[in-house]
Amino acid sequence: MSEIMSNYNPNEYPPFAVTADIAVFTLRDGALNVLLVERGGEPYLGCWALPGGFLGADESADEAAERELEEETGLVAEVSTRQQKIPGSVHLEQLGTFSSPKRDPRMRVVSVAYVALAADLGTPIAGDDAAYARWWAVEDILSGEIELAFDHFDILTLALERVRSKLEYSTLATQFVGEEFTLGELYRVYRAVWGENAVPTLQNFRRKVLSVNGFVEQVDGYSEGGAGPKARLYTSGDGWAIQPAMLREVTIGSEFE
Amino acid sequence: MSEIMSNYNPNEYPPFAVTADIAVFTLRDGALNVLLVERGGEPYLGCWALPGGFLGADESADEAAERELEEETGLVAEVSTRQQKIPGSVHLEQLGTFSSPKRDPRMRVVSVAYVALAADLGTPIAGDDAAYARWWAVEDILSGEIELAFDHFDILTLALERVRSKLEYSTLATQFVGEEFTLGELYRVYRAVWGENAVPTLQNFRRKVLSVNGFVEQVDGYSEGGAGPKARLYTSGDGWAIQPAMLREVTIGSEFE
DNA sequence: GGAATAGTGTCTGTAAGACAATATACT
DNA sequence: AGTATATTGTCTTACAGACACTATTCC
Repeated sequence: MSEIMSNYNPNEYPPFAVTADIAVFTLRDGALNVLLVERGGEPYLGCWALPGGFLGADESADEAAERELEEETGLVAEVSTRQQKIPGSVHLEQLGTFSSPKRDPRMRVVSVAYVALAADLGTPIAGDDAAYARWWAVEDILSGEIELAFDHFDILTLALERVRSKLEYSTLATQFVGEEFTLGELYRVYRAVWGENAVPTLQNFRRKVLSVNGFVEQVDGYSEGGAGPKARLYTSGDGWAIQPAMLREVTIGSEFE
Repeated sequence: MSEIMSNYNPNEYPPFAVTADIAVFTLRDGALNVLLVERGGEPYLGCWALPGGFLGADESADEAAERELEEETGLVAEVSTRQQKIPGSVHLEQLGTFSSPKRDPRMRVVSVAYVALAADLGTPIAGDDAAYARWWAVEDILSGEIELAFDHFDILTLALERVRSKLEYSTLATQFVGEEFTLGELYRVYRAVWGENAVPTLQNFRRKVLSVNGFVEQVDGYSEGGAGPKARLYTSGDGWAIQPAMLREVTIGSEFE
């Protein structure tokens, strides 16, 4: 049938459930981490899953994602569809929709997947939710240390590649650091997401960041502690796009592309 | 609830229907066109809609999109998730999922939207389908010449911006022309999609295209007819990415961003 | 002192913007 | 002849890669 709802016969089509699931990324101890929830029921009992849940009766997938993110992390976010920053909002965007008929053994469940970027939040709040949630190093997940439920490994893989490419042409790296940060901290974001061998040298990185309009704005004051001289502090600027893009060294034989 | 399907209560959540809808773009007479279907039933009777339909019982959204595209246009495609070309396949990719509770007045319908790029196919086949389908110039739709059903105007708007940005950093422009083409034809693709004022000059465009590895491959033979000297013929190369990107002139006050 | 970090500067190759110029085919 | 197109080439500016160098803070 080529025409939407010209004649929808409920007997001809199966009932669907729809969830919004989120890959929340953050940096912990210089490594990229993602938030996972341990499953307390079948199927995939004991496996780890992306946080998420069903769409409410009067809720879009975007709204459900915003609600779930807030429940799990306390972060306030608005899903962004345009290439611009939303004031007061953590970055949250649609990643893609996963709808394989066999992805949930019980019934048709379509998952609308999201990607969120957050500054280090510390250990997750146990919260009103019985489920156990914790941060996992992305590297450990990719090396097969734990088993992910459903097709969440595929979702995570795609989410990771989305984040990596996003840092090339957008200023979203600032979402991983605090309100005020040094260029060294921002450099460590790129190193954690792209890997040590894919980033430009620190010197060339500094030149690039400072030359992009609206990437960072210098503020008064200097960093405290740590080895080396006190570093200047910056805040995130108004700009969204990095044009021309920050160049990522494409390592031959890396786990993606 | 933060845990998928820990206890799914069908009474607590509404039943959903899921559709795959496609924005199929092509070039006709030097202008960007999109395929639309006239609605023969309520709601939005007489309005125009993107071709699409419900997911079958054992069908993913990707598979449904592939099936619908083939039914409407005869084009064979495989949905691409990786940044690489799929041999023998027209380009078809997920755009995003639209799930506003009010988008269909009758029930919850979630639409997984897709973007497809095609060479000029001529007038659509009336086909086995009673619905009337035809190509519309994108420009005419944006200027409000016809009314689109549901939220399909929003989907089309997002799809257009996706196509525009895709031409910046990928070699997908070759999807709009035939097997063999001249650089002039490829240049007209960019002019149609980006607008006359957003493209580089033809000379600089040629230099860029020829310098990108795997964008085009020269073949023997020359073009026939038309004003000017015979032009060399090229085919699409193996490469996917344009690195650094083809630069689009960002016109201030354009309809997007 | 040694190690790590911050910040500045320089040389070089690549690529893009802005032209100029020439040749070819159709009307 | 006039117009549209194809193709090559040049000059200049912007920017990324690669390095060298100095300075500051903590151990």
